[in-house]
Amino acid sequence: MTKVIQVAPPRVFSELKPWLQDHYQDLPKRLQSVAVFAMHNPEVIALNTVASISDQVGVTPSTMVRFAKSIGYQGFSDMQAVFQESMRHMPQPYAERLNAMQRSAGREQTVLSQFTQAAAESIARLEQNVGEDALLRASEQLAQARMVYIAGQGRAEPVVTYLHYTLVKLGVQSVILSGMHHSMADKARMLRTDDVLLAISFSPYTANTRELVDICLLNKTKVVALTDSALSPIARADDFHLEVLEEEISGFRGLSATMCLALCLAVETGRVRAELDEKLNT
Amino acid sequence: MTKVIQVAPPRVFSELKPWLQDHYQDLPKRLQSVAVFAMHNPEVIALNTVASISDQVGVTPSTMVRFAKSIGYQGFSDMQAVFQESMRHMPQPYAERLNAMQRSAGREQTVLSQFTQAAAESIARLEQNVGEDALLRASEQLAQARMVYIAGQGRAEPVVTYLHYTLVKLGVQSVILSGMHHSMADKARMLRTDDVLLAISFSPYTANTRELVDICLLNKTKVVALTDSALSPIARADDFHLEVLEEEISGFRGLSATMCLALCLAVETGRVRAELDEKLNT
DNA sequence: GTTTATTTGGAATGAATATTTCCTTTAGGT
DNA sequence: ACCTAAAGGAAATATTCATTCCAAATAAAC
Repeated sequence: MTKVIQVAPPRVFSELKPWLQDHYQDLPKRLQSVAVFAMHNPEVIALNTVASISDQVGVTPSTMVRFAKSIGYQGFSDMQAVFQESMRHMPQPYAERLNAMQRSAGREQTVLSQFTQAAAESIARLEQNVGEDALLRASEQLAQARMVYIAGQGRAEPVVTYLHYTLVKLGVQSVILSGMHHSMADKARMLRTDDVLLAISFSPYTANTRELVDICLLNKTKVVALTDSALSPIARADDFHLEVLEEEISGFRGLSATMCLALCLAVETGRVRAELDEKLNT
Repeated sequence: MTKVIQVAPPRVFSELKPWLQDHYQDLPKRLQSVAVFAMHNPEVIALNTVASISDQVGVTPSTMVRFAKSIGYQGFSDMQAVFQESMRHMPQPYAERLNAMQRSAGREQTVLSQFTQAAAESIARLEQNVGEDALLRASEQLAQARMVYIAGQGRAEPVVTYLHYTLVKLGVQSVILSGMHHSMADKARMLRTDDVLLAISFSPYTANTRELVDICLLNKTKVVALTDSALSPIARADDFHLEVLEEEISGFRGLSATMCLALCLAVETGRVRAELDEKLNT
């Protein structure tokens, strides 16, 4: 018989969380899978049936029941009730939200709510301002490249890292140019006409990145730019550029919308690249 | 036989609402009761059984089924699925936005809208799930540190870069540990008890970061963790950790919410640090 | 290497639940 | 007041679903 915890199980979701944290290590393998899934997708547990959930987790229905029992619940349904209860209160029925807003409206909003709001607005604007076609054209350029060189400094550097990471994972050859300790001239020599420079730069535009773009334009090397304004010095009429403007909160600009756009660009590039490879093989 | 509407019933909640408004007058008395109740308590419809709901409304179970069928659904369960779906995207303030998206995009969602939606949801969840106090406590730890060592690999690396960039700009001494080409033992030797390790790691958790955290816990060095689940091996009961979970779209997880949280953490740390410095000077 | 205890998957079971059917009630028209 | 048609309620039925049980697989102990 499976060991069953005798003490009363958590009746609210917020208590269940630390419980799993404590006992996670001692759980059997499959039960661990369930635990991770449950913490990541509580709403799926709340809404779906055992069969459908166990399918998504990749275990058998019995394992779901065992999981619930191992925590101390009478069965799966008993545990599900706790997840459901947590859902009822989660989306605070407006009243609470408005209260919070008003409370903070007069005085100061919490740091978190200020920045999340700014991020959400930036993302909303991103969706409106960036055309699907612009994204597609930029992706096509990158997909056709022999090699993608990525450049960017300062606040753009995390974006560079992320793009490189994602592109590589998608099978698109790319190198971080800003990481290399070469002179600008050396870097320029590396770039061939069938390569593409992916330049990321925000105001105040760093001289280095700007210079690289200029060199590429002279060499007739294609440039895809990710920047915060069409007026940016790295956005030229004849290249492919994407714009993303982050909302500013007391002098700080986030990167939420930028990261979102970066992911879109990478994924779309991967897709186009896969299409091209297929055509080549037939 | 009851009159049954032949056209396809609304598949999303936002379309169901106006439908009921239009047809409300033509509905039988009991069906009107159900309609009113359903619009006022959608989450009850989503979560409970026919018997329990009909009880709350004050009608018989059969009436619930009739109601669903009169709209055009196959049965109650079919209708319930629509109510459940509407709950998944609840994390409220952006619910309207999401609905609008569904309506305008209609059939085919663009890559961009898919990812912006995922990002917006992740950020909404972030705001609900992270407590202001947790953020403050983590910030205090970082602010009191002699030196902040930042570690993280893979998908976490952009976050590391960003945190380092922002903290330095805010006058908080910090170093990127993952960037150094030292052995784990050397890195461990660097950490003193008045330092703090800021560890960022997402599933699948990399062994390196995990190891570092373990060493720090042995050395009694404080650890602040930024991760995607309370079950993460780098989130221990005795340290200060922040959770952020990114919505997944066809296998890809973004970094929008994570970056937002990172900025909050950095800014808050800067603020606390400034307060501490002031006290020291008086 | 063999034995013992855990863990896991899959079919069988039984409870819970939605749905249908049939009958009663109500309301509108002549 | 009577007839007809729609609406509503209650119980029977059919389906879905959670749960249990047992055998196979796996890991642990000797």
